[in-house]
Amino acid sequence: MTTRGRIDKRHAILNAAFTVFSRKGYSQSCVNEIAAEAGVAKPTVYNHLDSKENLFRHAMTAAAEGAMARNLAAIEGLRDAGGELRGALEELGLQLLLCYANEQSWALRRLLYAEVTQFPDLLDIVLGNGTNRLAEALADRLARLTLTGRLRVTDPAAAAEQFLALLTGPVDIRSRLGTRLLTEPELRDVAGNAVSTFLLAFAAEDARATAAT
Amino acid sequence: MTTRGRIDKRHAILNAAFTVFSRKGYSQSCVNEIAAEAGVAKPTVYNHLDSKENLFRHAMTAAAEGAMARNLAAIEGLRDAGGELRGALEELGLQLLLCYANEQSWALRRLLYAEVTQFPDLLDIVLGNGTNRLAEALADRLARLTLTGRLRVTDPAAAAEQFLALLTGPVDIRSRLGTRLLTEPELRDVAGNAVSTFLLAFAAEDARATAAT
DNA sequence: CCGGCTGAACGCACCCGTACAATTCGGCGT
DNA sequence: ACGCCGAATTGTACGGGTGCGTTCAGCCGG
Repeated sequence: MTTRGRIDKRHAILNAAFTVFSRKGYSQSCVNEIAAEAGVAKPTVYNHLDSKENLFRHAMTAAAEGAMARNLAAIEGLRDAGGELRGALEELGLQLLLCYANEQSWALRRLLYAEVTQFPDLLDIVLGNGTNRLAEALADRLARLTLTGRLRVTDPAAAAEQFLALLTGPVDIRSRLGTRLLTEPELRDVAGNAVSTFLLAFAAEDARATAAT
Repeated sequence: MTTRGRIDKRHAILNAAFTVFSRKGYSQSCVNEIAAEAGVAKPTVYNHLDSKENLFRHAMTAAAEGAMARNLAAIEGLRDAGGELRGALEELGLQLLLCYANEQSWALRRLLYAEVTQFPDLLDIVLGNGTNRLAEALADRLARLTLTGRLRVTDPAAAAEQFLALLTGPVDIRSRLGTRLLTEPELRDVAGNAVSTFLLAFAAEDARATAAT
């Protein structure tokens, strides 16, 4: 597959499909519009991807893999936690929120929520096969920080779950489910609040005096 | 359940509309099926509600108002916080999650996420006009608990935001966006975890020894 | 007798997936 | 560097299906 004989129109088609799907939803989007957005004729779309359903699935997987890669990279950035723990966590939170509050990520989650009943397999693709890959990766890092005495968490998985919840929950509301894009200072504020309460709960010794403004 | 006045048919139509919409999504649902589900002829539907769009809006508002009322009642139950603060917060968390993880609430949020770009006004209706009414009501109660010396929160709004995030975030993941219904013990576990870290961060004095399992 | 309800059908529009002939583009031998 | 071949692409049109919103005659209860 992937006929290399010609320019990779498949990529253009998948990108166009995702943008159109994110504008109008799955069933409201028509293949004609996707073809137009990709600058391609409709039969070409069916030449590369068999059906609208497959088109949707592949467009979602492509977008999901990109978003997951960026998120994992942000978490991996915590590996070399420099001197200051709070600063490192705040930076991690900001990076995660920059991925999370992205226009494309909002569209991805909206489409996932909308079609999760019709396409249940999308869950494994978007969240990362099995349970949530982000939480697992973050749990690994929190466990390391606990072993080195920087944190005091008894259940790394639960702590990771809650760290992510403290980040995404407030953003969901403040951003009005993605209809209002947040500025970087707003994201930094949310990340700071999240790290503050996370450290109040899980810091090893404590610098509890330095709460948020 | 047969005709007992016109007002009953309107309720039946709205209920049927919400169940069908939650099964198939907005654009995949056809008015015929809604009419059949309500035990009503299609012209009757258009006699009560002008268009499919209006039908969707009214069905969503009805479901949203019901869910919001139950949530606010749960928060109001915190007004007379008995002797034990942790027990009261855990009970509140469980009640909120019983509302949140309900099948109907999942359907409501899925439809909201799916159609928020096409029907932006649904946001004010579902979240409660203006900003989040739940967070505001909970912030009021947290402020009271701070004044009476049971908690130590500097920003009640942010604390309420985070308490709700600690509840709903883990449930979103564990429930796989509502495709897997959680049992009450599971919800109790999530609520216990949320209250534990919340108290670790915001308890006035502290009973920090009693963390989760 | 009257107003709401019913069942069925209709016009209109939309869209998926495919067929077909004409056309363009990339690769290759020389 | 050049020109040809075959494959990929294009535009258009069609068949099948579906659904919205409406119309209309008949029905039932008060």
